[in-house]
Amino acid sequence: MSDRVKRNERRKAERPEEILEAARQELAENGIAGCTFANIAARAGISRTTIYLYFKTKQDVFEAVARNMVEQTIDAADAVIDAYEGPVELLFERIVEMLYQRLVEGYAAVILKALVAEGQDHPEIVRFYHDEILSKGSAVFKKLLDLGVERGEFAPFARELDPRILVSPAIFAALWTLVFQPVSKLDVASFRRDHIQVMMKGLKQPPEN
Amino acid sequence: MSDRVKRNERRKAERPEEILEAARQELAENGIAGCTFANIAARAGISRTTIYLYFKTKQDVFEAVARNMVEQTIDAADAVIDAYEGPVELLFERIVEMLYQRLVEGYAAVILKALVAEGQDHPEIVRFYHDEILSKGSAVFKKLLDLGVERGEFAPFARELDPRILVSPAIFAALWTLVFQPVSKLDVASFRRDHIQVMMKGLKQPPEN
DNA sequence: CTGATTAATGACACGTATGTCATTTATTTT
DNA sequence: AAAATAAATGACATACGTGTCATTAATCAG
Repeated sequence: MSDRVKRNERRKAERPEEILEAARQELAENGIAGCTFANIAARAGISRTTIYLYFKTKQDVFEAVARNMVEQTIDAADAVIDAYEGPVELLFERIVEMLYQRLVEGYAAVILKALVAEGQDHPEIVRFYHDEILSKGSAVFKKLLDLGVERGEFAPFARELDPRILVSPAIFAALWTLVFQPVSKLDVASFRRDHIQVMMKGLKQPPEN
Repeated sequence: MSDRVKRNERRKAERPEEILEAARQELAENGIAGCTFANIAARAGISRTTIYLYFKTKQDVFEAVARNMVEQTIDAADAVIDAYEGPVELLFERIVEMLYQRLVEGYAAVILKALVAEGQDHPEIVRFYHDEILSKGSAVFKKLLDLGVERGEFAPFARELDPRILVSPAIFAALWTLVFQPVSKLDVASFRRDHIQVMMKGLKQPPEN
């Protein structure tokens, strides 16, 4: 055991990140109930009270985890949108696939779960999520719809559509996986194909004749 | 105060139902965290320990609440399906509207929330819900899809479609309302119209020419 | 090498929830 | 009306989670 970590080691700079990473893992594996300071500390290899040196309260930790995890996703989506130049249909497909990757296969759904479960007790986090994340997400899909209509790929009514309709199945898939994974697995790839197929058929401009 | 309830009154027969009703209200108003035996008892007007005379554990109460709330919904849906004889499109519309009523405007979503939040800790409830409720719900929509294809109203690919796609937006709306109600209200009626419109357009057999 | 700084810790105080059990008391039986 | 039954209760034991604070000990400055 020559490479064991020194006990009581001082690492002021690295600690916050380590704590957040531990919190995220704990959240993913043991859920919100298991996400206690004691568990986080144990996972991070520090003592429970050390966390208080870097975060005032448990809510601070949650908020930091949420912020951290989400900013990556938004940035990634924006990058794809801005770079893309092909037909809107394919862009839609790519964005939806990204959504599934992050949400269903990655662990972003954990935040979703936390919001549903404990949102009532943390109105500030709920507001943060709504204003910073979801509004931007909706805007992305709204832009997608407008673009599709402008180019004649989508039927005109798509302009008036609530863009959240488009992402609903992905949210559903993420939650289903979280909750019913042990009972019955969801074939994500197949589900995603169905999702895209129905939505695209529902949006497309019917061929003229 | 001549109509005040007698203290320590004995009502063996009525107690379980009263307890469940109190638990459901507490769940709806204060969330899972607030749904403690103390709160349930206070709301039901009995002492906390009385609950233990009728339910062994907290999980028993949860399961009973879930069972109770769901059986009504399934029965109602089945009744509508069996009675209906018109075009599938309208039947689909009616069923979706029922779903929104129960899930978004009623308090059935509370169970959804509980599943997402605490499912990890209650695998029996998760299994019960999957087997008894969701599978039946899926079957209903599957039947709807098959019927639509048989009658030529829906395109053939609808047979292969995962029926859960169709209900996803309703689930989304229910959760959105639960979580983001205070921050930004969802116009349920409008959202539901969009839901139905896109899905129907996505399913319909394109007119022949 | 010695003392100062402060990251890290363990002990403590507090609050809250669950579940058990002896006791109280409303209701029923005789 | 008195005794028996059992519904309802309050006190108790236990467990766990948060947050504070004095103490310990790793690191740095002189």
